[in-house]
Amino acid sequence: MPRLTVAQRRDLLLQAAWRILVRDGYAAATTRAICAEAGMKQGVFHYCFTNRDELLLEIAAGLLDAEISASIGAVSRDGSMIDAVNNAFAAYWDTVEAEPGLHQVLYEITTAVLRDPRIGEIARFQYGRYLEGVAGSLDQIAEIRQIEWDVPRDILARQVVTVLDGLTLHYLVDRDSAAARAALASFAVDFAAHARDIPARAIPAHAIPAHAIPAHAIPARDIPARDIQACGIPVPDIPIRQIPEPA
Amino acid sequence: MPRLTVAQRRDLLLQAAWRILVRDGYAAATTRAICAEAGMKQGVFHYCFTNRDELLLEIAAGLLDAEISASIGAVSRDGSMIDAVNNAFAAYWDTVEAEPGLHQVLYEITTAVLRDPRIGEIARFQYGRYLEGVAGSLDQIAEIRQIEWDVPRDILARQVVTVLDGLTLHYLVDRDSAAARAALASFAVDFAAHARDIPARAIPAHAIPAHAIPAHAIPARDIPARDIQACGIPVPDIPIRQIPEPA
DNA sequence: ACCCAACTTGGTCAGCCGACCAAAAGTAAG
DNA sequence: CTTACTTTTGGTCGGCTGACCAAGTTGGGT
Repeated sequence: MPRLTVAQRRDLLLQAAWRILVRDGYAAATTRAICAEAGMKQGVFHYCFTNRDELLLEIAAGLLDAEISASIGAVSRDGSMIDAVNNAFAAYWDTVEAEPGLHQVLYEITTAVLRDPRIGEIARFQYGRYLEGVAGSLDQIAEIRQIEWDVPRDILARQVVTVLDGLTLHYLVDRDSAAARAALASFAVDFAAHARDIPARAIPAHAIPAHAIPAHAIPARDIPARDIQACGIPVPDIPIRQIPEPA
Repeated sequence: MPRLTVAQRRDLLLQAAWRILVRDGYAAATTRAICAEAGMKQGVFHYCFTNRDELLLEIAAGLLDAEISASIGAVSRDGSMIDAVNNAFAAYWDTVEAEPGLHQVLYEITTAVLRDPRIGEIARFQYGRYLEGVAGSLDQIAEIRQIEWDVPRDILARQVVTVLDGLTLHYLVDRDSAAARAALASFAVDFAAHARDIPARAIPAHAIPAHAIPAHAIPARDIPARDIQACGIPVPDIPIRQIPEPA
């Protein structure tokens, strides 16, 4: 009833839609439900948006960013690599447990969008950005902690996204927080193991003998010789040191 | 038109529904579409099923099993551990690339079912079975290859499920087969690193000094007892075997 | 031959959906 | 005040959905 501009109403409708999506899911976000949530008559809807799709598109393209970005938390300079990775993961995971509905609707939107060839691009685009964001975080971690990843960053980024996504999905189903956190912690150990210290004096790449380069060229089946030494990593130092030299 | 028993029609309808689900998705599986696919009149539907839900339930509870079970392939006794894990994963992955629609509808059904408190149990149940199956495979691998996992099997199983699920979801979005396989291969390396040879004479856990325990005590307060000893990572086996008997 | 139970058919029903629109109500400029 | 405009209202439209049912059809047992 109060007189508002189109822009204001669009905004209110978007917010209302977002609330419904998170609370009641993708299927519940009808034009009528959205208008009711925003306290408007249904007729208003097509005065502010030409399509229902137009609204959903704007949500998918816009709000998702704000909600999801910075999913990976800050990286500490000190402490063990495992803790650093673990804390970064935990920052994401806290958002999952704090707002499961939000993440649930992301999967719903994703699957819904995948069926629609017209807007399937959106899912691809969002996932691409997601991937880039994580890859950026990996670079950041590498710089802050002066390490290199022993797997190409894009592959590692995909692994991280995979883990966070898969774990979230599983959590939405069984809500087993303890199991999820345990698995996440174990993944953190695995990922931390991909960090290799950068030697103090950097050795120019061409100076490294070919046989020293871990052969983890990306490709499919011939599994990279992820150098098993480098992979060993968080080896508890004390016992190892106690091993007597072989005669 | 041909005269059939109720049981026969139920069967045909289930098959038709399954075809539609895989081909056109969850939302397309209306009673009319299913009957059309089965070449029947729509009125027949409620003569064979009381509900649309009854049919979907039967599908979710029944057919999924057949399609999904044995997702993890056989394990070879020979070759490297990495290859063994990789091959097991590849067996699953081939099904993903062969029938993306099938896996896509599984996510749709999962998310749809999660919104319905009445039948949300189904998703939980299916995921539980999934988890058990993978855990069983892990046991099988451990036995065949005479190794132990340095992470509790249930946690490791969750990690495997997480990886396969997350990777599948990502693949459904961007269809990047090469990237997916590369990530999968990298995961295979990670998982293989959790295998520890069973020493001829096992060293009892209590014999390991406490200070040898790495301090990455998995975060979240209530993390289950992922036995921290066991967690102590992929120490290259040779040196371990060389540990002299305690005096 | 009959009959009854099982099956089939075509149609109907209420409900929800997205979309649309004519007309009323308000508002600002001239 | 009048005009030109934006916004608001209430209602309608066609389409699709799950569900239902009364009347017809068929075929096996008696």
